[in-house]
Amino acid sequence: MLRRLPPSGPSSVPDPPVSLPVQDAAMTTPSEPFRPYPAAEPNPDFPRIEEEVQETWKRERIFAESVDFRPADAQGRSNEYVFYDGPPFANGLPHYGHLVTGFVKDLVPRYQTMRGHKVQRRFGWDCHGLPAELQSEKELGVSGRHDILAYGIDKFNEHCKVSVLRFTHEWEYYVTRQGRWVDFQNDYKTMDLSFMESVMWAFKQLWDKGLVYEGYRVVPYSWAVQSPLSNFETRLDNSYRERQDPALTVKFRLDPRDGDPGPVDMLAWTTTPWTLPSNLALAVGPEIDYALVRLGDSHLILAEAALGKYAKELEGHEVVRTLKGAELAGRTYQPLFPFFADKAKEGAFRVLAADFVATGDGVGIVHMAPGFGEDDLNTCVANDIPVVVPVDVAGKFTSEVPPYEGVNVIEANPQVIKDLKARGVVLRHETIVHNYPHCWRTDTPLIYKAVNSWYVEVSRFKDRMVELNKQINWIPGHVKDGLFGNWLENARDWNISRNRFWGAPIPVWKSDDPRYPRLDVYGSLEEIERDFGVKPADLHRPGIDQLVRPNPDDPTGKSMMRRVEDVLDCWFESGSMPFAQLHYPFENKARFEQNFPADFIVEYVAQTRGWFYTLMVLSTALFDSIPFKNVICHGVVLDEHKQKLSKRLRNYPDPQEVLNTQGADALRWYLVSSPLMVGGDLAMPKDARGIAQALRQGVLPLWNAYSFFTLYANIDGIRGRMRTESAETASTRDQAGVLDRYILAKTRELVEGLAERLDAYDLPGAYALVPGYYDALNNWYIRLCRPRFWRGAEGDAQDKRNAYDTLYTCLVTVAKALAPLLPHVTERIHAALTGEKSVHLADWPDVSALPSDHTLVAEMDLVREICAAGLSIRESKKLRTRLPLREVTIIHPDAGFLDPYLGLIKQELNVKGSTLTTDIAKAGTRQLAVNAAIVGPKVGPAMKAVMAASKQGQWTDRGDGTVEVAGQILGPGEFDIRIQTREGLSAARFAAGKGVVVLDTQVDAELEKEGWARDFVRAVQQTRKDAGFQVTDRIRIAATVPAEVAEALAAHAETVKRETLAVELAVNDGGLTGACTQVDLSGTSIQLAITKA
RNA sequence: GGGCGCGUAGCUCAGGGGUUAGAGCACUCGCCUGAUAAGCGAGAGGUCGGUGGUUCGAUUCCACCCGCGCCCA
Repeated sequence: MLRRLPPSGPSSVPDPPVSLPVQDAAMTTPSEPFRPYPAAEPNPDFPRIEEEVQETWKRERIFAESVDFRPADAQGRSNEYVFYDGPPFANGLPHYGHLVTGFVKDLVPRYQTMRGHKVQRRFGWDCHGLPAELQSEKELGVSGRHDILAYGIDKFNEHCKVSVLRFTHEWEYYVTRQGRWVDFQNDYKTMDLSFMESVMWAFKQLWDKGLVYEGYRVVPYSWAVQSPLSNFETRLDNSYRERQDPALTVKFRLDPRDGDPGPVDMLAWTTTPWTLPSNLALAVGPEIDYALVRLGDSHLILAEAALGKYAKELEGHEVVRTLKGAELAGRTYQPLFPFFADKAKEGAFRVLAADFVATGDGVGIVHMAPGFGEDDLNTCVANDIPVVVPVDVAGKFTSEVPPYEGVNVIEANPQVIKDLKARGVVLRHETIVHNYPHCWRTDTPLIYKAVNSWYVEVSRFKDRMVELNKQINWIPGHVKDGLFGNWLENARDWNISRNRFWGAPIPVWKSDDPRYPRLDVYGSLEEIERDFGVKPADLHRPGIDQLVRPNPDDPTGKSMMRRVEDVLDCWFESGSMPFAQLHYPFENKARFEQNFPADFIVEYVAQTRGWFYTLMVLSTALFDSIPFKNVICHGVVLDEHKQKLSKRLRNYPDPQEVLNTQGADALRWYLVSSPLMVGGDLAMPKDARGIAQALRQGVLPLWNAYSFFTLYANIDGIRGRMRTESAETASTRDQAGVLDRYILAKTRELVEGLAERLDAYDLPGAYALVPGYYDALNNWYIRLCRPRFWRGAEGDAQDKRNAYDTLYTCLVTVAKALAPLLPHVTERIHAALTGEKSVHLADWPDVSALPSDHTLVAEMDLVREICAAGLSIRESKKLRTRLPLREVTIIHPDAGFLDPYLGLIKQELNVKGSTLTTDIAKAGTRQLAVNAAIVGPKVGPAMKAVMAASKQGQWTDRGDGTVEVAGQILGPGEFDIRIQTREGLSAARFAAGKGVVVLDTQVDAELEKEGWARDFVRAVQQTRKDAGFQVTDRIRIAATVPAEVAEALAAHAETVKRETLAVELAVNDGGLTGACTQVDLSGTSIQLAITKA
């Protein structure tokens, strides 16, 4: 009698009362009518099952319950596991990348829920930004800033608002169909008033901390659409085209200095002569060699390397001396044009040393117009030289340069050149052909132009970000110091303003009269109401721009406070998501503080520069905290040729079709167990064969085990029960008990392994544990225990009960442990077995109820290896398994531990007898296998001799557990003894050569007969199956067979009848009726007919 | 040009200073089966990208090179 313990631990499923021993075959008590299990289809349609499961989830509101029933607090501490959903931009259909992220966004929270945590999952929508605007421009047929202003910002933004949500239904379909649980009802949108107010609060916080400033930035600019373009736009395929431009080499007269041989000119080369009126500096490379040359009466300076290029212009020159650029730095020169001559007082017209200067093009001296070049601007700002931008929004010169006022800059080139030539400062005027970026909408050349922008001064706290980053667990680990760490180290100030329309407004109001400067920054609706008398119901343009008030600092009362026109970079909003989704700090103050930072987020690896980064910037600046503790950055899904997935090329399987043919669980298995999860790319074949394989490998075996259980349980009228006897006492009294304990212990190891992998966020590692378990369950436990399940009423009822309960316990436990990995199929199986509402409401399996016995698991796994070795001998000797053999001999240094398993091995190898021995001489000779990893470091250079001697068998056993080889004594653990099997022996090694299996391959007449009998049984079974008989049907057999087979059947008639549920076996007495077939019986042809009895 | 990742069987990928480098798929051959042929096993298939170096020993560590991807400039 087994000791039964009450369910232990908080997560045990309550068991029905156990009544032992079970007496009747039906195993139900009269008071408790048998409830059959739902029939498990043998050829399940998984997509259909998934849809049914999803229907149940929806109907029963399981997701909401799975969140709600977990307490928010446990023992005074937060019990929440905080997950942030990175908002996707819904202005397009989801693709595999989104599905991958979605699976992980589902898997980890499901697991943490089972671990007892409350895991809120709110869906977020990213609504603002340039993609939304471009989409609307296309749909509305307007192009660029000019058109939009003419069309009306109000109407334009209204269109954006609708357009960005166009695909939300498709998103919801895919997200739901993939089995991802996320709350769409209680979602957040970055365009919600509450979200935008929190963003405004964040801006004000940064402003108050002095981390926001206004400054210039040079951007590609299209005068045709009167707007800067993003890098994204300039990189479109067709934006670069060939163009002819003038190239001018001009002379700048240095201010005289002692030691000059006379007036000296520095040369500079430019392809944009129109920028020369805005020249404020020259740049030289500090390490570059420059030549001071005399040419007639004048002196010129240019890079030594450029002398050859100007051979014609410099004909007859003489090099006076060479000097490093560093020696030129600091010298001043005469402005080329008079327009900004007064800037000399502010430090302009100096020679600056700059590392970006090269000598490849031009003369090694760069003319700098900080308003029109990025390097120019950065260098000038670093040297405190002011910026001038005498070009208006339409690309025309302003009144600051009167001779060119109103002229388009490119059209002004000839005029500028003419004026300079007239003054004799042009050394060379040439024409070059180069690739130049063009506006993709109007095909006009772009210019680079400084525009006013708002910045977050990231450079001031980037060291703190680097410091904080150390606390984050990055998956894969190299991202922490690699991609992300480097990005942080090189962080530059963040331009957060966009000169656009559809976005959160920059909450800054400025005086429109520079004589009465004033600047107000707002951090809440209330503050706006205080100053403007209205509380906005919408913060979008143009409404927000209409809030104008007199400048309180202007005694004349004429100047007005007007909002700066820009909107915020939409990345500022995604970075604000942790607090803005909660409308913090206006609401949910405590809730936010409890839920920050997040425990977990996941996105693809490029978000190191996107969302991961903006979260980090804002959480560091606002809260001096990391924004998330654990992060998975997954790789990119590509096609099998590593090309990007492209709608146009159709180089990927249709996701909807995959979901509808293979199913979401198979797709989840395929994607999440892939190298994507360690940051690698996934090359996905178009034919989706990998997904079919995932189904076969990951889903079907579980279903088959479940299907087996329900088939026989329903026949037997048995309901499975959880085996709850304590881990220590689970029965090992016989072979069946050993198998039970083995598979239960194996199950425990699986659950523990899964938890360990999932806790480490090693998702592929978790999936990788599963197939080995399936193999042990299906192809070892169930296969060997099959007779226990179909044993009739005359058999051992307790043994039968144990088999059912063991399998039931495994299936229920595994369904739970795999629930995060395969949410649908586990739900169906769990529901069918337990009748409980949802596996996702269950706790993670409590393995303390299962035996912990690694020794048994290891031994049994070795037994499986022995049997595989034995069967491989049969195969090589062409001895079919059904043919019994006399004897198996197993040789192993610790052979004794195999004794309890001999019955199992004999049965599996179909042999009559067995011998266990440690005597290696029976099968061959002993071979020394040195454990090089241990001995190598110990003996060092002597290793070579040790290895050579051991290979040649030159070693001696000292008889005390040590060996001597090449003069070295090796102790336990430093070597293994392996068996070199003798030639001609029917043997196979196992345990890495430590053991050997030998089969007696002599076949006598008796064995032959028994083999035929078994072949015959097999033939009958196949015929039964082909004829569609039930496994319980009784039959009559008639057969016509050769004489020797008839003898065999006569000798084993009772066995044959019992095995085939035959009430009659008629051999060679004529009159074959019913399903008559010709069957091949191991090379002999027979006639067989069976009928239902 | 710089950074990060990668290069292992026909394909997709593990692995890792140690004798004989693994898995799945595909291929060939075979096997069990009163759940599962979408099962199980065996075989064949590899100068572990190249060249040098460190080491008793390198596919693994180091350097350089070649090739691929991503990012930055």
